[in-house]
Amino acid sequence: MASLGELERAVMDLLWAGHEPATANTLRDRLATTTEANGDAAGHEGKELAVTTVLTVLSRLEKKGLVERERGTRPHRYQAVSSREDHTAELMHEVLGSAPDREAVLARFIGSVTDTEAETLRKLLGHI
Amino acid sequence: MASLGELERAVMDLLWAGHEPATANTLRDRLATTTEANGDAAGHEGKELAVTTVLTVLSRLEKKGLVERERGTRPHRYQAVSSREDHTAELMHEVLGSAPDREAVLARFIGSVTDTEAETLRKLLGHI
DNA sequence: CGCATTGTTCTACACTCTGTAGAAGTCAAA
DNA sequence: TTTGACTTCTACAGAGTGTAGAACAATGCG
Repeated sequence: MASLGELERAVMDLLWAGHEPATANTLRDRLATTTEANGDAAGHEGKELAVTTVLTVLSRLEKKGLVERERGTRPHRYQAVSSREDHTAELMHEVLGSAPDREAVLARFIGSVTDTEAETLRKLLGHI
Repeated sequence: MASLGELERAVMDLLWAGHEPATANTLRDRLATTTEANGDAAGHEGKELAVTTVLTVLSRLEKKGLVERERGTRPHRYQAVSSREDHTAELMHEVLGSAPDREAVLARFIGSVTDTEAETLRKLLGHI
């Protein structure tokens, strides 16, 4: 279970960006300003959403296990369960695992990795 | 654009398994027998689907660019556009690219790779 | 050639997921 | 206790997916 909708993704991006836990209101404001002053580019929003909308999304993300909230404080504070990097790496593993011949997939994967990344990988594999 | 439904996935698996192009009827039969004699396990089907169902799914997969069909022959013959390995590797790249700090993701990724896989990677990176 | 058979496309519907938010309920401070 | 901030419930529309009947096309047989 993985895939996120556009807004869900945008919210996760915000949570991952500012590593502090954030309230629904904060997030709503940030959503409104994110990629502000972009003609349209790749960016998403620029629109004022209702707080309830953000809360709904946060609840769904919580249910998916991507977000957790501090219920103690009055405006609940939300934060990502794992870092973007961890999450992404985990996703990659999930994808990798979806094929029977993992080694073959890795071969193709490595085949189309940039030079820099190949270098990184070599380094990482070196001291294991 | 990536994610597949359960049935779509099952069909792709069949197309990837027997590398020959297959007809909708063949696929329907295979879907009925796939993981036959499984109490319920992880497997999917065991159910006789209508051929039209399979055709619909195939059309959708075609639209997604995952499948192509020979229109010449009377029972159209369908096949996967790219191998499971290529497809999966591409997906992995997509996921990797979804994070800003690819190197960091790779670090986490490598961190949780099996020994065998690490060995494979070393070999692959060696002769690049 | 006309018809039966086999195969393909169109249309449709139910269900889930996602975006979106109002209505209703809760809690704490003044 | 009333009010204002906050949360939860409920709802709905639109996309994607599973599922298939109805309608349309081609192809071989008599």
